[in-house]
Amino acid sequence: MKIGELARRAELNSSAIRYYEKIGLLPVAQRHSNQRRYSAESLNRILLIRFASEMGFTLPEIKLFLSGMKENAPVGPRWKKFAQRKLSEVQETIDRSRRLKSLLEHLLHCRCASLKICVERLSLSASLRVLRQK
Amino acid sequence: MKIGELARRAELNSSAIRYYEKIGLLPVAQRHSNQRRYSAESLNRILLIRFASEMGFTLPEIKLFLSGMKENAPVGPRWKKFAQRKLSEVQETIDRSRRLKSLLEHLLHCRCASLKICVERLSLSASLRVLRQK
DNA sequence: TTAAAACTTGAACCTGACTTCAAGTAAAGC
DNA sequence: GCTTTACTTGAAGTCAGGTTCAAGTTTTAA
Repeated sequence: MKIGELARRAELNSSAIRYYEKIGLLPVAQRHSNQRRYSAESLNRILLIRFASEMGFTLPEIKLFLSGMKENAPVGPRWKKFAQRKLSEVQETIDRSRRLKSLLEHLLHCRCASLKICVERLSLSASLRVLRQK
Repeated sequence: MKIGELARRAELNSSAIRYYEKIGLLPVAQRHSNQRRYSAESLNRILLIRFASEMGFTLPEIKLFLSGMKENAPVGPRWKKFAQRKLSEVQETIDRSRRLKSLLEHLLHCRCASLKICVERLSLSASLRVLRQK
């Protein structure tokens, strides 16, 4: 298939596919009359990229991830380390989001006379303490 | 205090403070010989901004938030709506992160012969289904 | 008093992940 | 054969949230 169809099927822009090729995230595609042709394999790869990227991986990270996947060997230590690091990042995101959630819920449901008073009562120092629990 | 001290105390760069003033997130500071002077009040405001921004609010959002805080009235409906929207965004982040976490944990602990086989077994369609549960 | 440190400004630059543009080539439909 | 649509390229533009630079002014310390 040509780039347009691939783009439609992967639900992203052709320009993004060309960009991925340029930065080496996708292999340089075969050409027919200088137009890129793709296989179902390519679609899978792009879907995986899209998935990872929507999950918050950066493109260099995904490149690393994919490079760890080429081998027919068991999951390597390099990849494991990467996944571990990402895992703790994700955990941090979850924790911070939870703290923000309760803060917002409090601000929404408290009975302070004004938002300003409420925020002052919560006190910045407390908020910042929350913030620092990274 | 001058901008440098404020910056040190708020733990951000002076240039950021000037930037905040420029985009109207901070009021234009009083000058002595053309140098900005700040009060403890300013420090509080900046700490609040920093807190909100590290919590994932955009600067325009924070501007809105702060504008909702000026009044000595109870929390307005505009602000409530904003907080509600932010709350559901935060919930979404938590959910997505949790799904990513279990996916990563699986990839780390499964007994597949290779990462490639494992990912194929999980199957992209399943991953994408997970992804779409927005 | 003089040198260094801190401040001022506007303009340009940075990162990440693309998109848009201009100008040209290829393919598809009638 | 002609027109529209899809593709090609490199270069430049976009967004947020600042940072860095250059060139000048003020403040502070020795």
